[in-house]
Amino acid sequence: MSSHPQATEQFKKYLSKKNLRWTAQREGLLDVFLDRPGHVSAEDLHRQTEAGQKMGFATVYRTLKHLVACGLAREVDMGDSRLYFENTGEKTHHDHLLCVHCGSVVEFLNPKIEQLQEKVASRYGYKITQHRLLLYGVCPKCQSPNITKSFSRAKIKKLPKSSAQDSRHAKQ
Amino acid sequence: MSSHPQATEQFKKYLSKKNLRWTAQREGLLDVFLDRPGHVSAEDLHRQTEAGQKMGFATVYRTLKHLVACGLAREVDMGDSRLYFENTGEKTHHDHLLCVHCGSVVEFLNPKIEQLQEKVASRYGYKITQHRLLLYGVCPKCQSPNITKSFSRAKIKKLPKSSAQDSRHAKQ
DNA sequence: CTAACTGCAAACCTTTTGCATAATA
DNA sequence: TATTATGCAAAAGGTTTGCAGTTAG
Repeated sequence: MSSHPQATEQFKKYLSKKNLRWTAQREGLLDVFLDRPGHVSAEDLHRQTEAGQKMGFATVYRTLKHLVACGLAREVDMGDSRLYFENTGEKTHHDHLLCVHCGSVVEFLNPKIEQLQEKVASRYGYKITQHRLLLYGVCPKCQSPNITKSFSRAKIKKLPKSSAQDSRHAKQ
Repeated sequence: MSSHPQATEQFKKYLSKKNLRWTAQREGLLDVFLDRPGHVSAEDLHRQTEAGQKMGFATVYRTLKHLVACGLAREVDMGDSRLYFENTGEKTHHDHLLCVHCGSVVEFLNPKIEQLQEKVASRYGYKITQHRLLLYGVCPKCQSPNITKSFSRAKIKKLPKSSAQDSRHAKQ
């Protein structure tokens, strides 16, 4: 069956509760998704699942919606105009620190910042439902002088189509 | 001439330094941009400048790039897939608190949060160049019971095309 | 006069939708 | 068998680019 019995069960339960169906595509996408650490784009998922079976982009997006809806996936904003998803089981909420030069990503969680956000919101009478915090900077490696010269300003919005290797969103 | 002599000078200086030209379109867009408080989309700017003169979308985007490059405009991320811009002269850096129900926006600046961000970054050896903090929540008005029933979950990504009045990003 | 600018339309990219066909419960 | 899913291709939305004609310096 699946190499992710628990999550698979969760998904199946969600599907049957909503009168939706357990299909080969949904199973394939789920497995690929759960096996991929870090942040995955729809394109990545499409490429990887397509290797094993017929899989259209529409199905990728439609299935991802369900994964988010049943709590197995979380949508993350990496600052470009693409959607990324991550496995919620892998880790809990966190924010991102992104190197504008090499694209490496650090995940962090600062409870004090989280607290202060609540405080700010309540000062205005808002009830927070969600937040996004993204720090852009230059990582230690890219600060070293011999690399720095090629630096200039890297693009923050709009990346080129992600490469087949997708080094950008690998965990480090 | 212009109703914004200082910014106009700054832009002209930037242009001539780069061997670029001072044109009617650039002047028109600059004036509209500086007169609009809050967050403006390219679409808004296009609509408003077009009222006074011929103005293509391409020119709007191209000119906005220059305004950002010379420091007169700042790109802001409001969480949807549209680009917004704001006048840097109008106010300094701040973050946003956004009502997911009615779209109203509160701008805030919390020095402690800013500090903690630096701290987090330096813990990983990063030098911050920029950050984005966006809080989503329900504003006081939309929390009142008689409105709440129509609430459900509002869209966070993807808004409908902004209206002519663009109440969404007016200052409140 | 030459290089930069403009509008237009077409191209781009990512995501969504319509539809006829295929597959699940 | 009655629905729900799927793949495909086309549409959508916002932004960018190519190009032939226009204009600033």
